Amino acid sequence: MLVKPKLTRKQQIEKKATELFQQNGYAATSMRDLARFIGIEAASLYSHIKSKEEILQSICFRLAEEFFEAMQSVEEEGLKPDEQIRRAIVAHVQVITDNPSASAVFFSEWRHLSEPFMSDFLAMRDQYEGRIQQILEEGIATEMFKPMDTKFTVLALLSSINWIPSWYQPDGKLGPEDIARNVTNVFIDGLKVR
Amino acid sequence: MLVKPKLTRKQQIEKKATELFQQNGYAATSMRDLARFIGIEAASLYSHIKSKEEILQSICFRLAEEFFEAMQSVEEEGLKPDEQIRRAIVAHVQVITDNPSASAVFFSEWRHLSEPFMSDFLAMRDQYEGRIQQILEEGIATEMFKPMDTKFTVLALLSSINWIPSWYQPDGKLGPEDIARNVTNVFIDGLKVR
DNA sequence: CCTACCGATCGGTAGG
DNA sequence: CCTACCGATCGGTAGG
Repeated sequence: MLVKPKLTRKQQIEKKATELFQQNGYAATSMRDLARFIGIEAASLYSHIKSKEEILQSICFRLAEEFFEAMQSVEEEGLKPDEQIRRAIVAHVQVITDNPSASAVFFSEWRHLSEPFMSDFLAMRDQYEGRIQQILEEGIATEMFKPMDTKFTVLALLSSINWIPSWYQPDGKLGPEDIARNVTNVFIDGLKVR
Repeated sequence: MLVKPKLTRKQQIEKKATELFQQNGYAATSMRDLARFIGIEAASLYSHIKSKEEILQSICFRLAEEFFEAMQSVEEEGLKPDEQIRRAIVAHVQVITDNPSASAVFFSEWRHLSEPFMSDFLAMRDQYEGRIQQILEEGIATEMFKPMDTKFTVLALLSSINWIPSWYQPDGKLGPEDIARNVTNVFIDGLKVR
């Protein structure tokens, strides 16, 4: 038996907004659409949230936090580069499959953030990519990975993974572990010194 | 000396619309924005185009055609799977780097197409992915590639490449050939039997 | 290609 | 949480 989750109105609103933002995009989702799905009037939404953009901000920064926490705990394991990148991929995939709609919004709707939120967001993203790049560079320095354009590889790796929400089905035959294994299979085996 | 391209008004409109759709998204780009950049009144746009969506359709289906033509000429070379996938990647990257803005729109704004255009678009995309998957499967059958989830690998491969327009700079240090070589380096070396 | 304009819809507020 | 409403803006048309 599934436990029926008791969401506050605010949580209901954010959850449904996340789904609508994913499906139609932020700009093409109206507050009236959202209100209709919740079952209240559009004006009533504003008893729970300050603005449409505030919802987008919540989604983007909550996800950013989750990605950083996952990365943090991987780094604390003190693994060698090859195992560390593997664990980082698993952790990253896990965050996405745990939050498929929010991830999709995170990856493609951040450009609708106003300043200074957009700059903050991009700075966090750069920092995150830098930490992955760091792992690759340590791998090269210790001759576990072959020389490569690490910046490029990080982008290729992340874009592969970040595309997942566009096709991931929680009930599909590929679970989070299968996906992470597929990703590492394709990428790591191509990176390691032979 | 660069030859000054003489664009018709319609071409000017489509070009500027492509840039705006990429930057702000289709839904968040207004015809008044577009007109201002062209230097005419919004109403005057409609002497050259039928509707806002018609522009999006032009972009999406023109790109689809280019991808298919590129794929077609690769297939006609009659290469073995390993060399064929390499050539397919180069050709695909070339289409993207030749049309970075249009590609970005192609990859992320197609969901704003109305029916039946969206269904047509998705059918073409599925067919294209199927042809790449076919190459991978031939590679496995001939034992050039190791066994893998080919559907997944196609998605990972294409999403890596399709992310390119979001960071590609025509004047940057990475040219189309460098990008294609990087992609094949990462992917093919991970796919081949050793 | 412009002026003038249409009905529809947008995010959001006032006041209860 | 609702009714009533705001000013702004949307894609697009009529007529010249």
